Amino acid sequence: MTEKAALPAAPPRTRIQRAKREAILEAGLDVFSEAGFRGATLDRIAQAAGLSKPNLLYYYPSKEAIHEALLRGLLHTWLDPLKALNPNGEPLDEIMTYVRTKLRMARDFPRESRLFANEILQGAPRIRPALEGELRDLVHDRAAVLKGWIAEGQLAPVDPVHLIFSIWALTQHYADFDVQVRAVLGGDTDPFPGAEAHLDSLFRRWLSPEQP
Amino acid sequence: MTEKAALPAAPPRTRIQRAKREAILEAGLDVFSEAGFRGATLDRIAQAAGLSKPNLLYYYPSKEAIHEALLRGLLHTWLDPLKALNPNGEPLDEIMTYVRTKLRMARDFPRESRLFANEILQGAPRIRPALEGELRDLVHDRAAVLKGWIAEGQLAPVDPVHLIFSIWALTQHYADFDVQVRAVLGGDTDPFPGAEAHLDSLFRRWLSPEQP
DNA sequence: GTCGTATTTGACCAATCGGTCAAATACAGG
DNA sequence: CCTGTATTTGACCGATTGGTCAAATACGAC
Repeated sequence: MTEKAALPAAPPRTRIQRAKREAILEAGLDVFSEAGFRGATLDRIAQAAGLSKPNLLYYYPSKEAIHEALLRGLLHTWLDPLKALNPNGEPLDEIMTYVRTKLRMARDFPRESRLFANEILQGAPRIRPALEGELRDLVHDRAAVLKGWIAEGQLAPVDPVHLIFSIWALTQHYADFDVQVRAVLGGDTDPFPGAEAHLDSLFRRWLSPEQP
Repeated sequence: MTEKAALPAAPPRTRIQRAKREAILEAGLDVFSEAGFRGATLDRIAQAAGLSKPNLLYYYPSKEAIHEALLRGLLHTWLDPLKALNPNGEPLDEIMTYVRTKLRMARDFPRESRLFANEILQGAPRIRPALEGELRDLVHDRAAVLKGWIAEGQLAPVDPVHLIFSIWALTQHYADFDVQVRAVLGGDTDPFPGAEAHLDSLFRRWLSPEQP
């Protein structure tokens, strides 16, 4: 004997569940990133996922649950490139790789970036703990690596934490403010080739250690 | 004989109208910047302004109208510092002044910054024309000035339009992502002194022309 | 005070929203 | 085919929301 409609908890069992859940997350990403949490409606998400509203709520118990699932998955994706920064690598190369990766994520996953930006803008009501925990710890860990490089004279002297903020700001700007960037450049210009060259030159000039 | 309740159109006549309208805009800024357009409710705005909802709608005919009035006023405030960039000034000083001004606006008017960010994030449905008109024109005009300075060797060679994007991104980040910045720095640290020193050093190193 | 206008409000409305429920339908294993 | 479970849906609900309206109240000029 089982309880009513016992929703599988952790890993979706049937392949139809996996498929529908994925479709819902995809649709949710579309709608949440475009309209924000309150601006998104279950009807729109359901329609985008090709489901009826009650059917959608059969897979996720609430609007909150969809949003939370998206954010949970997002944080890892977002932090991975910073984790990949290699303390034993060539300092400037490591940073340039990080910058390039983040810029490409802004280009290829703008919805994820905007979803994240929306959440932070509203005061991060749902992921504040993760920011003050995981994110904070990781940033300070990598900041220590940067500090070491600076001490060894392999990198120009900068505040490592603010350096990381700067990388985030400069790359995510091209996803979050895409409309503005394109409005200024003119509708038919792809901003990203220019942005990549620009940021490449910026960080190289800024961070190269002085020649003695 | 007058029509029903003829709302004064352009300049509010009585001083009570001026006061109430200002209170509404102030309250609207509070609520819209914190919750986004759809997340904001007339009831919350009315309460924050100390008015009843119908009374609020006596001064502004709709939620849209309040939002629009805020955005209209905002654009000028936002563009003024860029307008103030003086073609006859010392290049590096002019740019550093612009950066400092923008950073202080991020510190002193974070609600305005977030209101703007919200609008852009949602695809700028209400100010796209201004972006493609006024904003675009001003940016290209100032970019031409920067280009001149570069040609004269008074500034390191950079893409002037992307340079302006970079200034926006780096400064507004401290307003729009305030929660994240503070989470990483630790709750009781004021980010702005550090940010100012950081950006000062960044732009100075980056933009100083090479010594021949 | 009085009178015309500006201001304020309680009551109300239609639409939308997140979510429920019971009943219908698809489907898999025997 | 049968049976039990997983899936799907139309109808519905209470709460919230943006906005209306007619009536009440404050206010300024005379």
